[in-house]
Amino acid sequence: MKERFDFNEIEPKWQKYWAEEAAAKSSADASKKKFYCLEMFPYPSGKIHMGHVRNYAIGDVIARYKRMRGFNVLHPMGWDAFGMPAENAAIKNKVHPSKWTYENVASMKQQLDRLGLSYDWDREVTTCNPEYYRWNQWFFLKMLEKGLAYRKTSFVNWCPSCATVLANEQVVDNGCWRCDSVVVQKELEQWFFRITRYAEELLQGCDDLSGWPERVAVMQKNWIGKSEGAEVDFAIEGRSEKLKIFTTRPDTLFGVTFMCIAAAHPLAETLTKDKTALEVVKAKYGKEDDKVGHFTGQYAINPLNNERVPIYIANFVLMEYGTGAIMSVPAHDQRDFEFAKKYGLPIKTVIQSTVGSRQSDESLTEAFEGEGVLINSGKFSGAKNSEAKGAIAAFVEAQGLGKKTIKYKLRDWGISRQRYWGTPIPIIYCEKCGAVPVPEKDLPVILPEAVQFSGTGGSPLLDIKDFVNAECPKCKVPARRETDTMDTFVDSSWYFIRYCSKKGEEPLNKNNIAYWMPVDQYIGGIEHAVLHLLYSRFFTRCLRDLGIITQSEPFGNLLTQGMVCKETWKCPEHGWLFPEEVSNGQCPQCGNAVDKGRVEKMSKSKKNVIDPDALIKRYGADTMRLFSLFAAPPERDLEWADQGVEGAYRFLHKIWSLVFRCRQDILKGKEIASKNGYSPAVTPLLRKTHQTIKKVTTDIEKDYHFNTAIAAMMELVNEMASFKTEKDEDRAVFFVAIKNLVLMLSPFAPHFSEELWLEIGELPGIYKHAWPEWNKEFAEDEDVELVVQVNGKLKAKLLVPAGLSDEEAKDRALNDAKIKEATEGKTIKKVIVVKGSLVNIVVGGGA
RNA sequence: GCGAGAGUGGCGGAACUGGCAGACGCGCUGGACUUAGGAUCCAGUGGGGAAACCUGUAGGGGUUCAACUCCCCUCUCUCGCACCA
Repeated sequence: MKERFDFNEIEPKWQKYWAEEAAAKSSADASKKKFYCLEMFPYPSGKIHMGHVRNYAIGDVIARYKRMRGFNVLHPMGWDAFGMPAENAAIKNKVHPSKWTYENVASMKQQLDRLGLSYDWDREVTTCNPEYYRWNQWFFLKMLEKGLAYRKTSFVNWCPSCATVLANEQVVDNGCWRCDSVVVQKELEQWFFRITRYAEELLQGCDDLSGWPERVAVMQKNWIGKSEGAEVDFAIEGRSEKLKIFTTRPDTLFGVTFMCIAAAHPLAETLTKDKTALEVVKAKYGKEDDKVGHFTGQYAINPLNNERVPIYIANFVLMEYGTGAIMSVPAHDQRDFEFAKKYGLPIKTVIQSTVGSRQSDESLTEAFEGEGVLINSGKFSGAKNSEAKGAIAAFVEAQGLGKKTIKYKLRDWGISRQRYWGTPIPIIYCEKCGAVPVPEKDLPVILPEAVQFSGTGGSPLLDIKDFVNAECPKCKVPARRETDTMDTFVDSSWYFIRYCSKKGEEPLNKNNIAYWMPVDQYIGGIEHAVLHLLYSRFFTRCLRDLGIITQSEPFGNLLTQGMVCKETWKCPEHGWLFPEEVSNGQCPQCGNAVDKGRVEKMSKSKKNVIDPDALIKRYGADTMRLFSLFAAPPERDLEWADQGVEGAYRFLHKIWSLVFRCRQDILKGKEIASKNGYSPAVTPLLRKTHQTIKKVTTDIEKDYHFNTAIAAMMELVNEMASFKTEKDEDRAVFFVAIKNLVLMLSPFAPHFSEELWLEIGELPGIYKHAWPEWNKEFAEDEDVELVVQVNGKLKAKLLVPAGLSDEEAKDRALNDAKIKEATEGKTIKKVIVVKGSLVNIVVGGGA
């Protein structure tokens, strides 16, 4: 045994061993309880970053731990391999996206293996492989049959920089989620997935996601954005068309004093003569700072009370939501109130608060949006507004004036992308037959390899004659193939189902899927709270309705790990600086003082990234894994500290040198311990060992709090370091302690643990060993510290035998010299005893 | 504005169901070994005080024998939603 552990030697050695032993391979086996542990697969950018290391370290500890607990664990990994960076690289470096991607996959796979991650590579998925994306195409055809995929012309979000459309979910603050360019609206013919058909089910399902962080479920609910209300038709004076509005407040119908329609509303052009004014409103569309309107000169008739109300065109009314027209009730809607005040429109109160004083319409300073009783509302006056909502809506419906309606903010998912590097949409356009699906037998539609990248945007597929020119599957005349490809979120919406079957197995084998699904633990970043996670829930339901899977929810438990952050440095003039550039707090360019910026998510642009490769070279994989798990609980952001890594390394070394120094004692101890069935005398170290097993086990089981689990192991090591092995019995205890420590450490630092496992005389393959159990009796202390307080303040600590009765504890406390002193001359009013831990003596003033 | 989460030493973070605040690590201080230490090991480390002791979990109030923990108010930060009718 070497005096210092050499990770460069032992880590590759055990990686080779695990590969040979097929340590991470798994097979469906109905006789075993399964555990499906999954981390979000990466985009193969070429290099892993700290976020990956953290994500995958968390997943690997869970997978290894569950294996030791006897579960049949599925722990796969793959590549989200389609997407734009490959095309950008092609344009920039003249490399084919395919070559670029596969080379990146190869090098990243090496990096992951170097971390000792226990993946079953027999199930590896690479989404740009035709054997994978053919199923995207197959799902598309199935969804087409069910009316879940359809084509329509619409205004779409267009990113000028990426030269492609974006789904609503991919637009963040009016910018492209990937490159931040300002998104513009463009009219295009697109393919859509009808996710709205599942809106209600997806919403309801949010309440069953008990294993998810609540905020993710809330974000999805917000995104689906359900609101219940009614559509009501208002007549337009002197015209035959009706003005259809949507409202969630039918109870305020009697309070309507004007109407507003969106500038893009189809009636806007016909209702106003003043086109300039219309343009002004249009220009301010969606501007939140102020409300701008234009009176059309036309009036609508309130169907409930026949009142005549003016129609405005207003910038704050959105065409995308509801009907693009609203009824305005300034007394009970703050937005309408502000608009009414600005344009001097009447305000009519129809709900009176049951508390507080009456206010006249004129004296209102803001809209009353609370609960109350209806007034000025015809036969509904006197009713509670909460009840009138339903009653008026029902009345409107019965009178044929409108109908009860439910609206969702969720839009259908536009999947067409004008890009090359994606799944071809299996459609052929025929002059006669229209859009014709490619027959199933012709799948996959292969993405052609030989393409030229102009670099001017637009899909290079348009120039590939062999691809574009196709024959209509129906009528066999020459036709044109669809050149748009699918959004890459389609790829990631079902990859976890593909993992259930190995390479070479039938990809959608129902038995495999039934056995492994759902994912028991999914781990990934919060940034996918709506996008990927919502699409996956939608896809799982589609697959359920196709009879492929029985469950509706793909992910039983979700852990959203925090970001890896680091401090930043910034020069007021020259921007972000690398930490090593900042010497004695000055900017290397101008010499001015630099600001120590905030702790921010690691990113190249902020110059605060740490390269995992360099750290692995310096400290090894086990240290990296250990530190990233120790520095913070998984769901919280982690602040990277180089010195912290050093600490993790020292911890491992401390254990190593303990074994190195005490090896003979340990081996002797093993011999003795094996004679008595590994149950040596109950000494403080044995108690500590069992307490540690208990603590580590419960910390992992409860919320995966690895940081406290590691801290507990550190405590055990500290105790072992000062342990003296004098008798053989001590040696036996020491052996039991080190054995259990190494077992518990093995999911965290697997290479290190395998090596020490050998050194303490065990057989290779610690990963197969059962997780240790603790003995309840041993885990309890013989003596406990009894805290004695006087009036709630700590006065003394007594060492007493465990299981002391309350009466005895009280006696001992009162007889303690310090306590006698503190209570002298005072009246003891009350004594509170907390079993086995604390006595509080309540005393009054002097005697 | 609405919703969620958070605020604890010089730093990252502990603390079960109300019961010793600061586990564990980093950093720092002192010591040992050493030609040397950025290696390793040992000890100390919330603040104030020579000490007894006092004080301390964003701030203020309350409940309780006892509050980081429960209740009320205020402040700050992070995230999500936001003219969605």
